[in-house]
Amino acid sequence: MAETARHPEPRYGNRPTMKDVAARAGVGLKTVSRVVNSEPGVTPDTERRVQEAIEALGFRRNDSARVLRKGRTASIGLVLEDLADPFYGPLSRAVEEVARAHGALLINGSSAEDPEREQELVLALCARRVDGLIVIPAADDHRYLEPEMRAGVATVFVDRPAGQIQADTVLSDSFGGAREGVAHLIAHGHRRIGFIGDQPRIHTATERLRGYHAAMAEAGIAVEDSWVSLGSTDPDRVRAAAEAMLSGPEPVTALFSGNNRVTVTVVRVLADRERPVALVGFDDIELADLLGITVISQDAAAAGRTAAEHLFRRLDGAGHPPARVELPTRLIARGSGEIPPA
Amino acid sequence: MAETARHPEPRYGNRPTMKDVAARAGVGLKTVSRVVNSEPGVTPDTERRVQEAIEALGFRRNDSARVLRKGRTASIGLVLEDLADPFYGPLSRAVEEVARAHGALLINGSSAEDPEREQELVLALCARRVDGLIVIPAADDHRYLEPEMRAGVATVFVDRPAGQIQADTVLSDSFGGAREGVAHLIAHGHRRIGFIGDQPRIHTATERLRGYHAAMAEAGIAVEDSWVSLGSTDPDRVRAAAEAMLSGPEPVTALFSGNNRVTVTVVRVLADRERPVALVGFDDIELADLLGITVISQDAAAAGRTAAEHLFRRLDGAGHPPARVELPTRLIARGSGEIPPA
DNA sequence: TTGAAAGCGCTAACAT
DNA sequence: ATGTTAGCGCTTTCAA
Repeated sequence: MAETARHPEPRYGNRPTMKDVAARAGVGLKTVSRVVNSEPGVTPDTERRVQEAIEALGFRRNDSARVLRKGRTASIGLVLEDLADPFYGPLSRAVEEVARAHGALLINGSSAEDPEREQELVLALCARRVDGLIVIPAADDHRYLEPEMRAGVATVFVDRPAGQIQADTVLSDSFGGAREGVAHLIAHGHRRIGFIGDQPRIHTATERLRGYHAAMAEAGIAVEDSWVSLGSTDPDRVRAAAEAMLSGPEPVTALFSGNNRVTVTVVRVLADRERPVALVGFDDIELADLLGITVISQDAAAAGRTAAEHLFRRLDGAGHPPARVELPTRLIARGSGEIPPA
Repeated sequence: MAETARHPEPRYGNRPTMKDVAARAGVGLKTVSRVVNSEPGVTPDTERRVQEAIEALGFRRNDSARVLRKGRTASIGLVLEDLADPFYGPLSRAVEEVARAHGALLINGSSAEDPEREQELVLALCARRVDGLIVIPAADDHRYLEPEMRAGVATVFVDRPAGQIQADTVLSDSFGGAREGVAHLIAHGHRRIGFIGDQPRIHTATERLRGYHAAMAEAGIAVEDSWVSLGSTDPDRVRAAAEAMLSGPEPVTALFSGNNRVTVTVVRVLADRERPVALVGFDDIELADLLGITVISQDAAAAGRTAAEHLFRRLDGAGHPPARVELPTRLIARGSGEIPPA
């Protein structure tokens, strides 16, 4: 039992290795490797014998060992905020499709919008030697990624830019989209327009706020402090913000909501009220058509696809300088944004 | 250049190894290993020197090599149908949280409801030696998994049962939920009730249909063939099915929809019609509260959490026999299910 | 066409 | 407290 003493816990539940297959088929180790990898130079008869041994033993190649020799894992990592968010599901799915087309697997992780957790996750993925990384950043300093990128981990940032480093980036036109949405409300006669957005440390939140200010400025409207609220997307926070703007002697007559989670809460608040209030939301939402919600739509799947394509282009080849892609948004008028001021 | 000739393509972009760190710090390899893994038996001074070398070199432990020795990858695989489906996002997220609590990463893959693709994905995950597997099956024969499970890959099936093998399974009470939903419609006076569900090869689809038939039988209602339609969840197909049931001399007065995707299309069809038709849908939907859609709700996050907990329990320990868990559903009345017959 | 030997980067076992 | 050696399962190289 010397063997057993050295390996008290059998690895992988004692899986057969190529060596075992070789012994059983009565061939050399390398011949098994050739068969498993469909390399040429094996007679049909030998191949058959090896195949039989593989099936009899239930052999499956250990990719960990393979990776160790080959250097590429054929896997990429995707770090986003929350897979349960309806915006990220389609994005992740699009990344997966591109990865699949390139023969790669996708390792997913959620940062929960926590910079530390993002870093922890990213570094764990690097330790697994993912070939590339797609990151929807929660952090605003990504210098921790520099050694990894130098070591060859292709990295693309999506939805928000990288902090303190140069890297490929795929963004939506948050500024332009918000400006268009707010201008739409202004065009329908509103002047007292509220903005409820995500936390100010999130790039898209401030960009959208900037778009709001731009549209207001272009219309010559002075924005009052009480019309703007940035913070967590927690329903209670959003509800309180909306109700504050809708109360008092001079309530807002329209709201612009900064993302899908804010929008759903705002819609619920407005549903409870009698006085009609106009609303345009950033991000489309399922069934928004039936509820008549006017939105600035961004294509999450396109963002994911674009990012993944950039990633594989970089993996496959040349070292062009970091590119920055900005995807357009689209205003979809469905009624809520066309309500006139009370 | 002999070295270069042997390694024409530098692995991992030439990352430093423990050996490099050891050389730079002037210590032995094992000492570096000790520091990296926070093992005891290193003087503070030595540790500092090693840490410095690690940072100077940008060293990151190669987990592929580690896995090869240790036998566990600290990763699990999740194979589902489509990450972009709002039902699976929360499920995946819940699995990830449990995995994270156990220090494991999650590798995600979508089968696109294709049995071959499911198998391909599952076996690729096994080749990477994931410690465990959570599968929402598209296939109905999982004997291909037997060698893997024997070799120690813990496997849990969710949402639908495994085919032809014994395995841990976490299901929702599709039969009971559908029966309750249909009984609810009957209690509100309906007798001509249509059922539109997913493809009949999907277990949940037939279970829900069975629930429909049970409720109808219990009420002594003879079901007409034209009231039942199973098939793809493609909007065109669902729309056609719904419109057929709502037309003719004796249209149905109520519909039961078999899952979230069917429901959204049915809701759109009903929105275009004048005559009110009652509706109960299986699965909850975002904003269903505002649209007043009565649903049979199942907790996707709970399903994911339960499955992952089973998985890790099995990984951590004893070999109890395969368990089958059935999670309850909950009827949420919001209006659409309480509309009386026309 | 086939196989033996070396070694990928790490950890376990065993010195010192 | 620290280092040396063997070997995880595979691919690469080179020889037969």
